[in-house]
Amino acid sequence: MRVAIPKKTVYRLSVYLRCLERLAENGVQTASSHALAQAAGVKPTQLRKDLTSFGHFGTRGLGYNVVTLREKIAEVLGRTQLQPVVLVGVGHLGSALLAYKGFEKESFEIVAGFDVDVKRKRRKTYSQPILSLDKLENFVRPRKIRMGIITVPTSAAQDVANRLVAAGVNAILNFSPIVLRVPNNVVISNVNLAIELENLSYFRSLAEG
Amino acid sequence: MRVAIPKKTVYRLSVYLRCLERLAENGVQTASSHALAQAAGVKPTQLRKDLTSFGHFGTRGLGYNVVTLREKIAEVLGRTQLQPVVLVGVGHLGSALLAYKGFEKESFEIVAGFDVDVKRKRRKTYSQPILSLDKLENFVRPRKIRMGIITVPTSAAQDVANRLVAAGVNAILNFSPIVLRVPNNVVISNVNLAIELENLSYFRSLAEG
DNA sequence: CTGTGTGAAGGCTTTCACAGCC
DNA sequence: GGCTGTGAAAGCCTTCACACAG
Repeated sequence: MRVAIPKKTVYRLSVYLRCLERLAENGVQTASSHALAQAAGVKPTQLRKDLTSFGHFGTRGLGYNVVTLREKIAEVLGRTQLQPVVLVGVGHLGSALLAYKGFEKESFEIVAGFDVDVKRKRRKTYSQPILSLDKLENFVRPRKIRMGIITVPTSAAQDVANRLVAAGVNAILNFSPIVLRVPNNVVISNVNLAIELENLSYFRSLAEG
Repeated sequence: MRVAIPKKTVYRLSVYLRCLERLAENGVQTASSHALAQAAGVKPTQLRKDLTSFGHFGTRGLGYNVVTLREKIAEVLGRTQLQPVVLVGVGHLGSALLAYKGFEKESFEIVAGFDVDVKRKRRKTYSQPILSLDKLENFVRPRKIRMGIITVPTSAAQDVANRLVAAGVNAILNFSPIVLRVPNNVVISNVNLAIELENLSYFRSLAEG
């Protein structure tokens, strides 16, 4: 097992990775913690501290080698190989995620969409198959898929989570506005757009006075 | 100006609010910190601490009145009136958000979508108008709209943010994978799905060993 | 002289332990 | 007895100040 990296650091590593990728594309070879931190929207000391949680990669007086650092972070984050993901709930949001082209570049691939109603009217054909929810376990288990995205209505979310876990999934990105109950070894990340808006609204009016 | 409430507490208040709404719908009148915390996925002491940051609403030996607490939290979060929001970038994700019916129940309303290409092929008609990006400022300013959602490609995101700010928006929900630079009085919240997946994947494999 | 690496300090958040009220 | 409210403690994260390397 790897060295423990603080939760928030892991998140920022993902941000740094994207900044480094942009820099590399632009042919930049070296970046100081100051430059990189600016691009990532954090303080230089924080970036340095974050990086030292898994090694020493900078050259004093110079900075960091963009390509080397990018590779190292990618390795730490386990982004070395493409990860298959299934999506359950092919409504408005689910459709949008299925059609989103950006994930592959990011080393994730949504390999199939599941829905209770396969024939439901949808705007287009997808590159992925849309299958009946009944087929979830038979699809997921033999392929050893470990990640799932839930974009079903609230009332169905817990049932879908149970099925995903039963099929062997141990990481779930949940868009439904409910707290899912899952075993301890399953990781959940909740994305709740209404709450994000509500938070924004609160801090907005605070700033406005 | 209101009493300062810790950042993370504000987020959880939104979660509690949704739990209370569900309880109220089910006719539950009173809930203990233990019951409510369970529903919200936090510890009872944390919930109590969170609530005391803006008052005392519980009855010792009994718990909290569901309806009263719900109203109080809604008031603190400023959810008393419907807030108009504009969305820029009517692609896959933007379309899904425009069509999402859940926001109104949550006191937000996306009142219009903007895009550089108004005539772009889209699957359906929306209840909101889709307007040219040129018309953004003339739409936003007179209506005193303060919140915006950015769902444009990365290359256009900073420009769109600048336009929103110029038009008077001071809170932005950003889905593009880039750090936006805005004045201090503007609040930004970033939602980056690729990073969420990457994080999930990291903690998933940690747990798996 | 520039810019990284890092112990120590500071600040924020969570958890504990228990006092206080119904 | 049951459950809230809360100071104190613990834990976590960020920032500072500066040693140290190129």
